[in-house]
Amino acid sequence: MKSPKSATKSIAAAAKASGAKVTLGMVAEACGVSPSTVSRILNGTAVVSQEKRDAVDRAIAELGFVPNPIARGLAGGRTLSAGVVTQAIDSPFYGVALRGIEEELSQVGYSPLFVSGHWNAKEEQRCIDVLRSRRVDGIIVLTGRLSDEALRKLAKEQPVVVTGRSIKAPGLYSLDFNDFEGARLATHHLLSLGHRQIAFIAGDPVHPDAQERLRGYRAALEAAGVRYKASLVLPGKFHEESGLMAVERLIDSREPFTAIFAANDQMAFGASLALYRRGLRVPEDVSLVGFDDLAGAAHSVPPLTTIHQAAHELGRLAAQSLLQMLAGQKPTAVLPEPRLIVRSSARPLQP
Amino acid sequence: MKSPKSATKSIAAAAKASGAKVTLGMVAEACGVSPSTVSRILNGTAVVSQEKRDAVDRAIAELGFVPNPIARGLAGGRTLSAGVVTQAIDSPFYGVALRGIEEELSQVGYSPLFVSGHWNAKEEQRCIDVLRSRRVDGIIVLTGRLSDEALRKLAKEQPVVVTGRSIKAPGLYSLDFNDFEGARLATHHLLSLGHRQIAFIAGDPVHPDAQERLRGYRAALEAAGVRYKASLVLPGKFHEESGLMAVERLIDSREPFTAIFAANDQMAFGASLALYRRGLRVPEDVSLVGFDDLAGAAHSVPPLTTIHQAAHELGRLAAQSLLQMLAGQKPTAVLPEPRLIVRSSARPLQP
DNA sequence: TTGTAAGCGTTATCAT
DNA sequence: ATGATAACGCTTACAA
Repeated sequence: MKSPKSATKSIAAAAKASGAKVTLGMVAEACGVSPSTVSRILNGTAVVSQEKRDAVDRAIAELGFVPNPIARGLAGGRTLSAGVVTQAIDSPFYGVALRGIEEELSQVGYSPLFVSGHWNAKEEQRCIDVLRSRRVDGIIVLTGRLSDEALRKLAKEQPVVVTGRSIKAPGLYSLDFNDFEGARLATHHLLSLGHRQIAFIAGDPVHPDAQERLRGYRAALEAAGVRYKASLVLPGKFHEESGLMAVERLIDSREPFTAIFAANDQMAFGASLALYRRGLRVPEDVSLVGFDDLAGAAHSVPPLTTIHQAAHELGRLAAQSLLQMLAGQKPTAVLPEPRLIVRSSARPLQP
Repeated sequence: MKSPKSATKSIAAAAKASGAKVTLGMVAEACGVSPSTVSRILNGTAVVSQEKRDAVDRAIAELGFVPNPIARGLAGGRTLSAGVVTQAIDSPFYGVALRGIEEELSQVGYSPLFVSGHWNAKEEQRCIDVLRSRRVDGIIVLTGRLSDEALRKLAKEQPVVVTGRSIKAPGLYSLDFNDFEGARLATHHLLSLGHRQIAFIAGDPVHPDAQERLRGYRAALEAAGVRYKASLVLPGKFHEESGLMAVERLIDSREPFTAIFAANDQMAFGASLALYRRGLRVPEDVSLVGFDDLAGAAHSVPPLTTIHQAAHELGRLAAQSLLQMLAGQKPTAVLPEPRLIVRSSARPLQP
């Protein structure tokens, strides 16, 4: 019982036996150095002699020491956690992005703190407050309703990455989708298949993406010399039920159509069901194109032709960008362009 | 500038102007009481005179003070956060449960900390370590692979709620699904519709739920006097693709069948697609029943008859139970029994 | 009922 | 290169 090693061992044994948490101080004591030294080794804050470094590393391993992020946070340093404002934790679209964020963050020891704003600026603000009070090192906002102004203000306190809009400010990085191009692509696909009477199920116009997608639809029509008809544009709310009702209204209106472009997959699913109920087959009677390429789109009946949005990539890039800002670098990531995924729900117009 | 109120106001103004965080100490100072008094009011730890209580409340409101959970946690008390071990943050089934947890927790000021174990005991253990290092007040484990033993050990440190199994231990509360009954219900439904050749797409047998659902299928068959045929049972992996492949194999095997019961909705969707590809219609040629009642089941084509699992309720109850344990009470919540949801994917066997 | 003071586990700022 | 020592913002004995 004379070597430092066995001393460490006995402390380890004691710690384990008592079930007590091992602290940085205990590690320091175990190898006869000051807490500061241990801290420096942990954080690489300063140069420490190889000798002590080894001793500390060993003690950490033997004691099973895990730094306490809570204390770290209090002491003014990092909390190693990033706040993520999403709209609903169970969103089929953003869920994939959350996974991407989690993957990227956990690789470097960061933990995401997810909070849901439910498409409501007030709730989002509350989310932000929760995150701030928890002292997150940075915040990712997935396409919220918060004003650009609020975001800019927030970015003065800590790094912020926001998706779904383009906005430049110090400490703020934005990752924008090209909704316009995606919608243009989808509409163009239907047009190239010979369709001319293409209904559009729009998203809630309070979402900028909904407006952009409508713009893309109109642009494609115009480019093809097809007249825009307001009666072919149905309001929707981005969920299945609204897609279903939109198609019911459309059919009831007796406005002729041969294809439908829904501003997202969920509404496309609803539209598909409405058509089925009315005895209309997809794609034999009506062609259908969605937007988002949700996980379920590939296995719906029929598999849905849609616009792929790189949600997983979005999450990864958002996290990477935040990490870069935290490291004092300037992020440069750009979202991949939307791609048309041709499956089986749209086909050439039969003469 | 003589009344206490205006003094408070000026401090508030200063705080806002400087953008500095308002601390409990500042609140105390602003109304001339000690920090402990403010703390006591905040936590209801002791009786405080109405007079001071009012003053402090006002100061809190005026200064916009928000307690710092980090410091709270360090100070030995609660962190007001609960760890949630899920399998994948974007799981269509558990996502709904996560939402339930979040709702319930946030109502009382708790924040969930979500970590994903990816159906892997080792990763789950790492998740647990992360949660412990973050000093969560309690942990919810959604149907993981962790051994009962590991859970019991964990429960000695802090309250634990686990779903998907039945296990009794101090500090541990379990919320179990009745998978057996659900599967029995589904199979019985098909049986009562006149089907006798009912294929079963099983889940991965390493999941206890998969085994239970197989048991339920067999029990229903037996009760109806229908002989169990191993060739009608196809292995699956709980995801769409495996359901699709199972049906392809089934059809190729030339084993006659008139109905399919899939051990979860995702496999049912895959099965549906396989049938579609082979020119078999649901429900005209083959009846199909799923399990889980995912969000998409109601809007699939045709809408899927399935067993409703109360995922959202599961989340809420798990959170409530944890909160009760945290409050020193004994939880009593029990999951609702599975229910058959009749939609359009199964119909009477045509003679 | 209220205040004082000692932590909680870490990092940061000085010295040395 | 290393070690005291003071924060960080709050809770909680212990006093009064």
